[in-house]
Amino acid sequence: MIDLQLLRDNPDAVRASQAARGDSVDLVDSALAADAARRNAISSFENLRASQNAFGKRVAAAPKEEKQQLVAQAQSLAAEVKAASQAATDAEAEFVRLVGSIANPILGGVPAGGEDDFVLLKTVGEKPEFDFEPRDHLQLGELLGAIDMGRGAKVSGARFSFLTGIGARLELAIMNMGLDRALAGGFIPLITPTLVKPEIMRGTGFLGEHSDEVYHLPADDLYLTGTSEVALAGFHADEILDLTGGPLRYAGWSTCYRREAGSGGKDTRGIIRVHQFNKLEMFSYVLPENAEAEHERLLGYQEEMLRALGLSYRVIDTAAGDLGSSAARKYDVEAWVPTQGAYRELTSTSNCTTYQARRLDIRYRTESGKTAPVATLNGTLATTRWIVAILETHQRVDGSVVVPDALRPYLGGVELIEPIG
RNA sequence: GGAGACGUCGCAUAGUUCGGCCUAGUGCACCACCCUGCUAAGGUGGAGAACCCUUAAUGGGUUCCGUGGGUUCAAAUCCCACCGUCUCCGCCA
Repeated sequence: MIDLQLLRDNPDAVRASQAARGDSVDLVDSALAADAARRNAISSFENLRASQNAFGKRVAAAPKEEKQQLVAQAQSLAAEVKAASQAATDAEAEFVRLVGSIANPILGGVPAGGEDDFVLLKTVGEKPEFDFEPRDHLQLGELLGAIDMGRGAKVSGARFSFLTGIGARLELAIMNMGLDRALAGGFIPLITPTLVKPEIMRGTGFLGEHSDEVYHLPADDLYLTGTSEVALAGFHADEILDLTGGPLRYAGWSTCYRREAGSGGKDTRGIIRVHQFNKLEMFSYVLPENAEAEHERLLGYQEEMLRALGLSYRVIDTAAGDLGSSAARKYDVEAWVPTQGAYRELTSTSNCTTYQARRLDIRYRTESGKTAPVATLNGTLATTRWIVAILETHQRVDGSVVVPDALRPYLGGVELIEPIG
């Protein structure tokens, strides 16, 4: 939910953001009209209600013989109140529907346009050079006994995998390395529920246009989360937070489920894009004025992870049209994947400013004692997909893979992963 | 899954019998001030959330007693459904 004050005082800013995203600009005017209609409806209802309340007191205080007559009068008033109340409820619902579909206004500097219109912020590390034909991550995974797609498909269908042996250990190692770094950064670890209620899913913005990306369990009306961001944001829903001691930072560890409904035949090979994977997610609740600094901080943790793992990567400032509706800015860190000759997203960090918090009703107390929405930010710290970049980047001619120094402690000291007999 | 008890503005509670004196009382904690020569005790006052109108500050109104419906002129209070907590029983990886 956007800031109503901004919508009323500076609708042009919202219009500009909508345009940059390629979203409807007219929506802004519909929302403004609905806001006016809603306020009118509320006022008439409240005035009627006030008279009804006053009248009710007269009825209560009246002597018995007059009561009959007063009650008769009150009945017509009650009918009016009921109608006005319904009108106000309807107007409110329409307003919420319209305002709720306006995306978070983008921050200054976010490029307009779609997926290809990102701004490249930096490129770090040397792309690996091979004097042999490099194998892709699935070839390596099979050679090393790390990935079994065939059995994944047998048990669960396409885009499911088994991580086997060293593959399973590799995933846990990456996740644990991320967790240790998160702990060092003051993040509180959380193992989160992966089934959540509709209102939490909606509050985090995942039931909007991309709701077909989400698994739903109709028997229980619960949703499988595609990221622990959902549970992490819902964690403090409807609360007034005390941020005087600094931001609240959490690291959520969870399995993530995605239908990949829109991704057709893309990335069908290997574990780049699968229905189920694990992820360690950072999540921060901060004062609005600290949101942009926190965003840089989250990006910093992500870059440190990739650097420690010896990966070559670039950082992009995602274009407006490629942002989720809750995000006002998003940085992706993309690792170089040699066999694809391309950078592929390993992490993503979004600054949701106060948008998500407003919808989830997460507030703090200002110095004047009023409540105001906090800002929320999220960012990936580790996922299953990292295995792809690690295997491909550190492979050798015989199919073995050198384990980056930083990861060795998490693999019981293993320095080299070798093909199995 | 079955039976029962419970859910009140930070915490703890009163109020639900029998709908209207509830504009939801009280205690603790909290804030300001006063008093007392010390961090104790006491006194006075303040103080919940959301929304609407109004203003320079302000002031006024409406809603909120787990959630959503219903009955009624009027609901914390009566009815229904749902959610949650606890106790017991059953079932189960």
